[in-house]
Amino acid sequence: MDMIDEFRRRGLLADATEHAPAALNAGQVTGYIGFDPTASSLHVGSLVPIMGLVHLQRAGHCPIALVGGGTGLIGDPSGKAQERLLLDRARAEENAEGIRKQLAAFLDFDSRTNPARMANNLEWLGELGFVDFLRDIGKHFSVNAMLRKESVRRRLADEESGISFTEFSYQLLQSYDFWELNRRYGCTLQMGGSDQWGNITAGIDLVRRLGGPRCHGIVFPLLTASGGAKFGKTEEGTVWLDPDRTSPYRFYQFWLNAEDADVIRYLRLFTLLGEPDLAALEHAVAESPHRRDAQRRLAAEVTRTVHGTDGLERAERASRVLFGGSLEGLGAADIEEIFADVPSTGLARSALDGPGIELAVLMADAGMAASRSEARRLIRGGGVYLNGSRATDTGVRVGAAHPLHERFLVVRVGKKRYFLVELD
RNA sequence: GGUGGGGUACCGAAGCGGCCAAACGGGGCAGACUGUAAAUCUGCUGGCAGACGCCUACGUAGGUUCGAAUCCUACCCCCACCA
Repeated sequence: MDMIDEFRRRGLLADATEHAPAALNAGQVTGYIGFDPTASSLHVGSLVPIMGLVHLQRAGHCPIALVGGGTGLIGDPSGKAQERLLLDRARAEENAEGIRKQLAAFLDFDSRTNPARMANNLEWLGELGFVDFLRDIGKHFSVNAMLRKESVRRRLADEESGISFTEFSYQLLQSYDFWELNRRYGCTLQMGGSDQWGNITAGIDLVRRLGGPRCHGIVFPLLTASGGAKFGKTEEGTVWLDPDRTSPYRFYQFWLNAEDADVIRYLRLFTLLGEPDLAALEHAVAESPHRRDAQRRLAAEVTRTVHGTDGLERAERASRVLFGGSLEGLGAADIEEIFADVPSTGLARSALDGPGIELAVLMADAGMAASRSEARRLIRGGGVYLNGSRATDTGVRVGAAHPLHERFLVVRVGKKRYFLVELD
């Protein structure tokens, strides 16, 4: 199978070095992508490079996921307008460990022929002596060339933020990673987002200067939603792969809400569905868009990969109940399970005594609205539902008669945002 | 260093003594329509009360005035031109 063609067909290819296609067709190649451990979890924006490694492995090559435990200590200036905050060493290692686990859901580490591999550049960067580094690596870099890099130029032009020596050196370290991976594992390919092009080619040059083999680079396009919005952000913030940060239910909902204009493109990028399936789904979007078949498939595929069959089933079940039928007839156990992934708060039972508590106050206290005023605005606008029925005026109070099964209050804001209040 | 222009809510941008919690546009949220889509239309978009009202907010700190985003002084920052 021609991997470059596969990339191109799926919209994963922004650019590649001249000899990359030939090298990939000539035999097994080991390639890597670096993941930046600024946070302890990857988010959906990282899925493009992850899928890059998945396709690499499926084509019979060996993928390496490099977790930047060392470079995370430094910070890449690419695409950043300001000097980054530095991570301390313990945090960087902790984050690297979290990312390692998430990647394991996508890649096969036990293959006999072409297993995936994890690497952490802290292994070599941590040991690196400054003088040795300058002598062996630094001498191969021309400051003139480094200064010409777009990412560096932009920061130099901005008198305000400038660029520190530390960040300026980032491209040396990333290049050095490539060299180390080549030495240790015979890695001859680096992939990454298109903003990484400069760093990747610098690495290729370094390996060549140090007497290594010809290496190659492939970069992915930057991903946007069709509205021009940032991909992977919702009102709730970043969509993470970590179920403790973004529940499987919300993760599933994120994909289900993909626009018609984006959904086929996303299916191509984020799932392994083949052309016949894609064509059928594209047809479904055109013919009967209200069924959302493509969105459902997208959500199911990605959620299953990241959160497993269990996570997917819970998310689908919760979605059916929350957007399908009514809350009536649900047992206490059902409610508990369905809302397990939905934001929830506790409330003292005594708050409902006597006249009860004003709904707006409850909402603000539970974090459903930023303030009481905002909660009242939402109610006035008709956007708040208590146990499935619309709150009609701002004076609504919640009393002892409201709780379902004497334990639960279900508050909904807008069409999609649910909150569960459990009485203690 | 000099001269001129400017710093207004999430962003852009009006206002230039009271009618300013601040026009307008964007963004965001909610409603209607739909398909948990897009487009469109409507409403809302500082806080506490929600009846009046009170508090905080137009770079920072003072001042003038019954009253300041608006006038004065100092300071900080940005931009343009000159050196």
